Amino acid sequence: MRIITYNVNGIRAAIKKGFLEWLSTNPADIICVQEIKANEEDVPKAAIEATGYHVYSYSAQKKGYSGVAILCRTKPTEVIYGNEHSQSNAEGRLICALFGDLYVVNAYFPSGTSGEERQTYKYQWLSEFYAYIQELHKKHSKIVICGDYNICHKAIDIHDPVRNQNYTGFLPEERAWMEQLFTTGFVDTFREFNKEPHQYTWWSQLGQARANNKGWRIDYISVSEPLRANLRGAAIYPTIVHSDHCPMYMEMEL
DNA sequence: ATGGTCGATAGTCGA
Repeated sequence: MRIITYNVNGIRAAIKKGFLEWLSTNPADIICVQEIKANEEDVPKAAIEATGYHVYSYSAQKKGYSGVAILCRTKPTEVIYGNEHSQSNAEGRLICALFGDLYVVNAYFPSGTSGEERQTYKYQWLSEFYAYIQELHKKHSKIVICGDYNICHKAIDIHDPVRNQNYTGFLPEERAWMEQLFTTGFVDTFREFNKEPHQYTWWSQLGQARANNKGWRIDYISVSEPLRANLRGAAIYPTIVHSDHCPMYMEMEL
């Protein structure tokens, strides 16, 4: 089974750049998409379904903002919209789907680039999400967490760790959260297969960041420890350009 | 230290 995570930076904008043609090549069984930037009624579901994927989306209350979707070749057993234990589902950042005993989480973590208030929201969200995952772990052993985490884990995951050490997305507290995740039952699938530097999933749209590969690895597919032995591969697709992010995939045998 | 770019929207805001 192949799973992809992809922040499309506006699903309608991505479609104008060839997203549907790419979907038609059947890139994965399950594709977790973030930042659809579309209301429920503005998601081009029929066009996506025509490529062979079922579509389940969860939009923000604010029009054109945030939003996540799961695209899959076979129908899930169940779809879970948002976090039922949370008061903060307004931004459409979480959608999950069960495929038999496999629990797929699709999360769009908040960004902290718009100031202190959003950074505080990000920390609260991180705390709540971690509690959610721990709770989930009690009931499910096979969990996949796809998403735009908006955090680089280590210095190897960012083009300039020194200049960005006090910048949101690479703050010590955020990196500690990632370290906590990866030391309490979850595996960074990409690093199971690739230990090389300069491997990124997002580049600023300012300047020539992408052309110069001045990027950040902020998109991840994590799996619960019992799935580690099932992993067969994971990689980034840096040449796919429907968005300022690129997709990454994970392959496992079930 | 500053400005540079997008997407979605109709304000600029958020990334």
